[in-house]
Amino acid sequence: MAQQPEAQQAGALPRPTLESVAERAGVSRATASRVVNGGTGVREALREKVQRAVDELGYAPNLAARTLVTRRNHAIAVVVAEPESRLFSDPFFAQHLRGISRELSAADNQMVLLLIEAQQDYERVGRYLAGGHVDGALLFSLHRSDPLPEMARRVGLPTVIGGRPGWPGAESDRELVYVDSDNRGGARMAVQHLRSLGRTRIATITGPLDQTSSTDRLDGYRDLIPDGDPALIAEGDFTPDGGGRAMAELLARRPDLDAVFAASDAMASGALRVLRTHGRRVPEDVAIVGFDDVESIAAWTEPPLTTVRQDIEEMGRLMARLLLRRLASPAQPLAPTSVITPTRLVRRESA
Amino acid sequence: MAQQPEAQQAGALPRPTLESVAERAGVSRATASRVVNGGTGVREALREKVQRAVDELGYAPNLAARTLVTRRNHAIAVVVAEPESRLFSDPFFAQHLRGISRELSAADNQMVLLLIEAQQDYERVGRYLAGGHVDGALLFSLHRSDPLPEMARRVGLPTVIGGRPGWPGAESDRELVYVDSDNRGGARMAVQHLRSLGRTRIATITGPLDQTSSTDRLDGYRDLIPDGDPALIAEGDFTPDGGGRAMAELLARRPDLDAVFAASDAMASGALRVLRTHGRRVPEDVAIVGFDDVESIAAWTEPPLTTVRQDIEEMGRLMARLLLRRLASPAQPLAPTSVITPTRLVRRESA
DNA sequence: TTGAAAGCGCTAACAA
DNA sequence: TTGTTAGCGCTTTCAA
Repeated sequence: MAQQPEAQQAGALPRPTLESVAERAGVSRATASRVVNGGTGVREALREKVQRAVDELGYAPNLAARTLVTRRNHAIAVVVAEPESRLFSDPFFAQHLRGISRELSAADNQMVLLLIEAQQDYERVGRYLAGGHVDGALLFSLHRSDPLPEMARRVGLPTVIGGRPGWPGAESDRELVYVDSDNRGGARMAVQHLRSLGRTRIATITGPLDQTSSTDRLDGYRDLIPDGDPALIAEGDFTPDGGGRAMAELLARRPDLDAVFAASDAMASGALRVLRTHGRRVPEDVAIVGFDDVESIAAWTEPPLTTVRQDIEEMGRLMARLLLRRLASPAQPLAPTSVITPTRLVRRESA
Repeated sequence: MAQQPEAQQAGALPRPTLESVAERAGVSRATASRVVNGGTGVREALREKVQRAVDELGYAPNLAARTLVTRRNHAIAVVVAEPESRLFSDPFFAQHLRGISRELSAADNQMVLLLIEAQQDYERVGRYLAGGHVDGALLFSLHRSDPLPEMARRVGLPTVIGGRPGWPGAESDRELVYVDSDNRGGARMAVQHLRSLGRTRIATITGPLDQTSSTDRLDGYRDLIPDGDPALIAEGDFTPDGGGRAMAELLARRPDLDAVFAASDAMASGALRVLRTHGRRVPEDVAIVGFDDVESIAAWTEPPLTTVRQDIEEMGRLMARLLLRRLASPAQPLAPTSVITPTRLVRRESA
């Protein structure tokens, strides 16, 4: 037999099947399958024959066929409902993905990315999650009453959520697994730090108040300033622009403020600019602390930001790990429970 | 050993199949299939019956089964070999993904994201591409002699590359489809603009010179300054830090420089900071032009950056569109050819 | 230890 | 217009 090495022609060369491997190795399909899948209980001689056939043919299993029988896709969905504003001004998103990617690919799982931009995308994503393409889902940036967790539950898809999904009551009965950082504790640290600097008129710029990461940080602020003047609180939207607008409001309402806790670095950068145009020196006149410690923002503002660090990549990794664990032991009574990761203060020059 | 189907939680019913839909509607599987797939040539009465059964059962096709017969995955791989430095300091990546996502989901295709971080990841990705999970691949940020295009070719996977893949010779025989922006023309615009401002000692900070986006931009610079002093050229790495370092070098070598063309906004932001610490006013003493027009950087530097805009999202969309077109007409003699998207100057305050 | 055979859920010829 | 039927490529009983 003339056994030519693969002549690689572009176009329709049919992929080798397990059948062809078996034939070449002179064994049955079942035996070939055993070898390909870790091969316990196959005589060494046959093992080698099959392995050689695999190599020579350049065989790779057809995973649709495999999925059809194993009911395992080795793929998980990552659904991002992040409003575009943040998605594109913050490396937040990329860092999460990296953490997830690392953890998943270590377990040979793939990541299917689903971006939600408009209302109609929910339907598309819902269909996809119901379609059985993926073994689980990682959900990000849920808004109040987001339908996604319920969709996933309905089709029995194991799910882990990024950030505490906090709409009140309604969903509290069912157990949602999530990973979040210690937003409240982090905010307390920030305010405590400003206090230790002797500041007494400490304002805060919050994120959008329909997200728990925003409200939790605000709660942390209030923990230390329980009877604060409401005029010292302004709502932003996690973007530099929004932070700048909020800062301008605060200055108008309380020109005597001497410190600001901004609930994200991006907002802090916008606030910084407004402070500058208003002639306030940072940190001499107004000290400012951010949140996130996104290097490419915090280290590059003028002056560099003191901020609350959260390990975003680690959060991504944790989410993936939780999900994989859940997949490994489906009907586990001790289901994986939610995780809160710590935050810490990173001092630079703004406070 | 009866193995329980995984990814199916306790209480969740087994997913309905086409068979069960057909039974409930009182038709054959084939008819049910026709209805589910757009259903031409089915009597209205039956159509409705089947549709009702689908709705009542909450039927969603099993796509592994469908893929097995149609040989179409409705999924494409997006491979990003971006060095982490850039991935996390630049919204570049997120914008590309958005463009791709939009185009793909409009055609009901999904996006499988593969991040390459280390050498060993190439093997994993290669296996994946060979595994037949996806119908095509979109490749980003290739480095010189990157093995990815060849891997994809070997398994006959239609591929579109982001950015001109420019290793010399070697690969020039085979036709690689790519989408790139007019880097050279954009650079020329930048330099031309600086000139029109009366600047005569124009320096440039390049990206890493093993990427064509960097060398093309440098070529554009040289087009207008053919006999320039080599001391006016410094290599950066697309990060703010690298830009700052390059700027410091330039100032040391040519303290008399009066303008800088930085090959990315991120580098320009670093350069700006170094100029400031050296007491140079921008644009009075030194005018500076960036590249990319990444809003969250360019609009937020001090002063805001004049820069060369490339429409990154549009590039993502184009890549996806080219790939889909290729999938639609496989052996097309008039294969889709590469595309160069235009750039344009956006004036702000730095030049 | 190995092989034969029965599906997994679906589409697409081909018949009726 | 509809149904029958033959696979797609694989894993996994069950028997040998």
